[in-house]
Amino acid sequence: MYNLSDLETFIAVVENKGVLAAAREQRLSPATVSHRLSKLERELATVLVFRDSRRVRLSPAGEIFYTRVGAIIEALHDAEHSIGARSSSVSGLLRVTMPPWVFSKYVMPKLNEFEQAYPELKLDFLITDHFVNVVDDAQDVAIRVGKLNDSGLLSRKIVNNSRILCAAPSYIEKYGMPENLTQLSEHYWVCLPWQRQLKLFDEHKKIHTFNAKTRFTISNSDNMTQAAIAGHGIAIKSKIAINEDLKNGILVEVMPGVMAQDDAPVWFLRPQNSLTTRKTDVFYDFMKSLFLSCE
Amino acid sequence: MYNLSDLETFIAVVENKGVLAAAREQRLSPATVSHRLSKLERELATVLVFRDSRRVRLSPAGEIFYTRVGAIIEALHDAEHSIGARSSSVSGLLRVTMPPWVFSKYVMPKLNEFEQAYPELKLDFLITDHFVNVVDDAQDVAIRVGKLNDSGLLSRKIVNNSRILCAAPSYIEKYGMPENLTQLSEHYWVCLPWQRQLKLFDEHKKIHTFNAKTRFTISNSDNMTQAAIAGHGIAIKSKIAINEDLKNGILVEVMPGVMAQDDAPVWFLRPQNSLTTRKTDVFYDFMKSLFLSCE
DNA sequence: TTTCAATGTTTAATATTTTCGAATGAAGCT
DNA sequence: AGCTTCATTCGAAAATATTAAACATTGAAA
Repeated sequence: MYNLSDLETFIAVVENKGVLAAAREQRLSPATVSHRLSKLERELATVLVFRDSRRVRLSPAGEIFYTRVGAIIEALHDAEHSIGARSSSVSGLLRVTMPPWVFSKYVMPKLNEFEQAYPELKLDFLITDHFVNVVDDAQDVAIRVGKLNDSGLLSRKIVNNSRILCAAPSYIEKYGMPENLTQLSEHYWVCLPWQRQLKLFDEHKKIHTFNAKTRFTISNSDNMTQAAIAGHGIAIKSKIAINEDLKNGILVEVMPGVMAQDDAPVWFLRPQNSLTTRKTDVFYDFMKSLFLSCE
Repeated sequence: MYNLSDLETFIAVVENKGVLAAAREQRLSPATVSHRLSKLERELATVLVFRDSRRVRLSPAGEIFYTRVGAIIEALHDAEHSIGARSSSVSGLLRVTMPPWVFSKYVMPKLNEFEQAYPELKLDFLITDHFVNVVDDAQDVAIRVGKLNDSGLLSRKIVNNSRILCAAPSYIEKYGMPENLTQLSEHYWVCLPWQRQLKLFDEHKKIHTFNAKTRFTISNSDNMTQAAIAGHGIAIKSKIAINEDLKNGILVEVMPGVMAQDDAPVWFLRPQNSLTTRKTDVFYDFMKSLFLSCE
């Protein structure tokens, strides 16, 4: 039967695109690599790599096997780590999706530190505000803000957060600071497309629903903040997305406490049935650390 | 570095609760098994099994490692199979959830054949009509009927199907066969709890919503069919769940074509990121074969 | 066309690992 | 204490892995 080392050698051959290069990487003689590879193929009774003396390329079966075995070896390292064995480094690819403001305001500034701590871990960011259908396609982690819909994912709360209304001082100066719902409903809004229906408390804490009056909607939360700062209207924002802008006076809060559904924690989501948890755990710790100051 | 065979021996020791028994199962000498085990522990620098001369028991680390490695070995066999290598049998555990009527009417009668074809595959059935939160907890496969909510699962359609209204002849005799919506709304219904709101076409194909008049609801589709057969009222049923009862005259269809949302195909769902697909593939083929005659 | 350089494979000797029977030890049962 | 049942250790033998060196193939340069 073939060995783990045979599998690892196969991976190395694929990733280094050659027997010689793989041998160098693994500190083995080319003969060994060649031997291991042919043993693997013999025992699987399947050709994994076509090789002529000049090039090496994967067979269709090899393609599939490479993907699978890569994940398996990774899962094994992960299992080793989970029992405290080996000081194996975190490596591989982690696919993460999150809203733009989380990325630009919290992740980006500290990304260097993360890269230095885990140099062998590659990150694929899918940055979008769209809430549905994001994790479907093989994402490892999703950062979500607000109420979770029940999605069969494991969720961990990263930080509490609430949504507030805000606007630029210049806008307020021009249109006045609203004092009640009637006035508020006359104002212009800067919204994400799916935020147009608003649920707000009146002075008796009764919930009113109305549609926001908009000149435009923007489907990216960062750009929408820019629009609010530029004075285009009142915006619904996560508190921790604009706390600095509030402090600097670039934005001011409008009618505090008026939002009916203002609870919008930041969540960390991942599929439950993954064989590898180390990468996601490490990334969770990183995300958690970014929001520590927001508690 | 340790080997695949070391891992497999470890698994065998755990599952046979002893070195000697494991050696017998693997057709090795006890000395070899002992060697392999200690090599594995040495290289992981972790104690996996506490052993005195009488018994063997897993350490906490061993417990974790056992679970992980089991899944990994299985994933590896699966990978081998996926490239057409080896004639490795399908083994392990498959957790399936499905509605009662699918199980009792379609799966049960053919279960023997499946067991004979894949004697090493254990099945865990979670039989329930409840639609939400079922796949959350480590289910491998879910059989669902009706519209799918977007859940991040891979879906394959097993068979087309529609929902119809039906009742027992004895019930119709007593209360009359309804001819229009007004009459229908006066009838008694036998429902699942979440079916009480009905959307029905009137004679102009306009959709009307009303709440079913019920004497009771039952949260199990099989028992609810029994209630309908016993003459307790009109029921909404999947056509393929009661086709035989219709043929035998135990149930009769009521106002064909009146249901507004009658499309209710049977779906096969599974998580996308599983490392093992062979088990689920095999089970999909089985499920598909059960409904062939319904096409 | 010939030659060279780069790459992969084979061969056969060498080194390492694995295996097993037998001996040893440890613990429960009578 | 004596017997039985397991697991481990030992040492020799068997199996497997590794390597250098020779060989083969091919693309490109001369």
